Amino acid sequence: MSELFPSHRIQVLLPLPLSGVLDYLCSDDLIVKEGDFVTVPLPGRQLQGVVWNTDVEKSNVPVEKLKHVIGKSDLPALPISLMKFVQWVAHYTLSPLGSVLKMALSVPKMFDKPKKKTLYSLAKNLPQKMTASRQRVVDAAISDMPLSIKDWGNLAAVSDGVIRGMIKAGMFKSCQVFGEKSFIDPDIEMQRATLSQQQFEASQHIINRQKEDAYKCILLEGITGSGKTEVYFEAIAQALSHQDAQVLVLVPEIALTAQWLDRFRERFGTAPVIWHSQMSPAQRRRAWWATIRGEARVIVGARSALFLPLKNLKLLIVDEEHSQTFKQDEGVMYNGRDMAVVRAMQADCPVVLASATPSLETLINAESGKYDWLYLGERHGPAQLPHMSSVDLRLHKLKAGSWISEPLCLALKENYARGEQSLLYLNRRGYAPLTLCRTCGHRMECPHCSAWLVAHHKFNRLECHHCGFNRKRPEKCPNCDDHDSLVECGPGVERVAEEIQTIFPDARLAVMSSDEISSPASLKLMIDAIEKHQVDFIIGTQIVTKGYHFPMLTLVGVVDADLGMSGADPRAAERTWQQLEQVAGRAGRAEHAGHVIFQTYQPDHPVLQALISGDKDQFLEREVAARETQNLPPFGKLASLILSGPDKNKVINVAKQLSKLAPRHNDITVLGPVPAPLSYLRGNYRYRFLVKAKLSINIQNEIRKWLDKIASNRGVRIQIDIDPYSFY
DNA sequence: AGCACGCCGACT
DNA sequence: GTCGGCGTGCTC
Repeated sequence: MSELFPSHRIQVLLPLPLSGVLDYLCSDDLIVKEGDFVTVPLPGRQLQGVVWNTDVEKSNVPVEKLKHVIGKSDLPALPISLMKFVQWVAHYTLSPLGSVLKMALSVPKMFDKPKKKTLYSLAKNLPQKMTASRQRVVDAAISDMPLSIKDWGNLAAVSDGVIRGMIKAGMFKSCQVFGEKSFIDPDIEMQRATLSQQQFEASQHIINRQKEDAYKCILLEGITGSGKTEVYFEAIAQALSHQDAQVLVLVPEIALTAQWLDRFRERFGTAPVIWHSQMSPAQRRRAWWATIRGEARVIVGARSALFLPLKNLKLLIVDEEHSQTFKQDEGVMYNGRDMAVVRAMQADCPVVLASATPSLETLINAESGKYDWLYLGERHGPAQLPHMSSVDLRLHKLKAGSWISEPLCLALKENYARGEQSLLYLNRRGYAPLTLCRTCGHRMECPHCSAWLVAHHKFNRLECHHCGFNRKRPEKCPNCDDHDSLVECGPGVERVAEEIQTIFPDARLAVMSSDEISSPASLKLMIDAIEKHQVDFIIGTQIVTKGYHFPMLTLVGVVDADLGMSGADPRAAERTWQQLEQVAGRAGRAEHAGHVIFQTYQPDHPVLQALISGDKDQFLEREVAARETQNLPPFGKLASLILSGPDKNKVINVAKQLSKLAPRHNDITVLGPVPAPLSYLRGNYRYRFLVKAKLSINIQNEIRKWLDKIASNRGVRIQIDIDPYSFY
């Protein structure tokens, strides 16, 4: 068929880990433009790809090799803005272009026709016998709009059976519809918030920037409860007043945003479109189609929502911008917060970075004037911040098997006696981080990683938190077979909960960790119980730092404030500070300030000093200075290279080769190779290089040139992480 | 990502 | 002799 017409050459990008496009012949009668979805042949199969280039000037691929495009999909074309973004991310992260496209097309059944559905509307004449329930259905009908059986049932508050019976009796007429239910547009007038003067000014600032139709990054800083959300809700409302405008809100963990969604619904009368990786294929499909058709007006999602086919992005919000969760540490390694800034830049719209504890990078950019800086609440002077103090564990020694010091215990008792809620924070899941044999000293370790197995009493298992390996808790030592010789060392939240229950036998506890909270529903249940004061003690991991406000909570005990401050990670101090500041922010209510107690072996550590004195500026200045002298981001560029493979010698060999060929340049420093902090992970040995460079250096090009120099390295994977966050 | 090609061990 | 294991390499 296609041979009847002359053809021209086009380039198609496929969602495969290929570094570039593939050339195909396109019959001249098939009109394709950039962004169109086409079906192309690949040996043994057919695949859907995106037309990347229709105007091919030069190409190395001889015509004889080219195959014909099979057909064009009637899907709307991928927006050019998304193609630009995909290109940019691939280049920046040194990832294959096709891999990045794959992230944008990770929508199962994307190309399927929407399922056919049968909808029903009331028949004009209703001769059949009526019952009370049937009358309710007739009365409930608002318009002629056809509805599904389920919707009729909900509308009239009757069971499906009633509707089915009425259909059988001929009281409905049916029609077949393609496609899924569309999303309801947010109503920008639904319930305008009453803003304080400060909030009003902040929202006006964003609105004015929004009206400029140009890129600008705005830091919106404000402590928990200062009303950041209300401020950007008004900016969203303003953006939505433009026809077809779309707004994207990135949140760290969509599963934990039930409270946020409630507020959105109150403000705009409907739920936003939601996007995250745990959605069902049908839900994803519906959200993706609504986005590419422009029907989705406000989308709230995890970092992967950046790759949605937005047509007309007018405002981007990154909530809790400091969150580590925005960094993807697998596959295409990108930082959602940074890429959001790029996306906004490409879309010529403002991006708002909101946080109570902004990341150092963002603060530096705000201070230098690169970003606008909005502040809610009192930055200087005493606000109603909780009172903070530390317990020096060198003076107040912990009893064996106990993790609550005397002073903290006393404070908990007083608080409990007053009938107020307390929170114990420990960022460690499970019961104990280490199980060892008293007789032979054997440690229970993961067979696939260089890590200890964490004891979980809840599941009666030992679990590796890095690869998920788990086994039953053994009764005797697997090494020396001695019975009753295994001891559990160190605390996890389960163990702290056990201790609290021993101290307060009648108290009601809630353990908040990802082991206890598996779904938004179970989270909501727990939060409701806490808000209704059916809980006296909350024992929680990092999950409690995610922006909840518990109005009855007046005391926070940080079980181990030193956790996470060791190691060579240059971001450790900043991260610990953010975490502890966020936890501390849970304490107290409007009427009287709460109390926070840090248990620590190093009360003089700058992080704790900053928290207790409330002088965070001095601490941040120190951190900024440290970054500057070390040429770390944002003063310099940083990348990490992780070599991994099951054969340790092969990995070391490749590392040695790379070491010899490392770029030699005054403005580039290559550190390593050293065993990566997790030197054995999921059955792979890991070695790491760190590349530090001055800002003037194109670090991507240097790394590409470097890696091109080495011969094929079978059995060894090289992962490149630009701007690494986690050093594990 | 798939799929073919290819080179070694255990089978009717 | 062949069937099939999955390691390696290519896809316009």
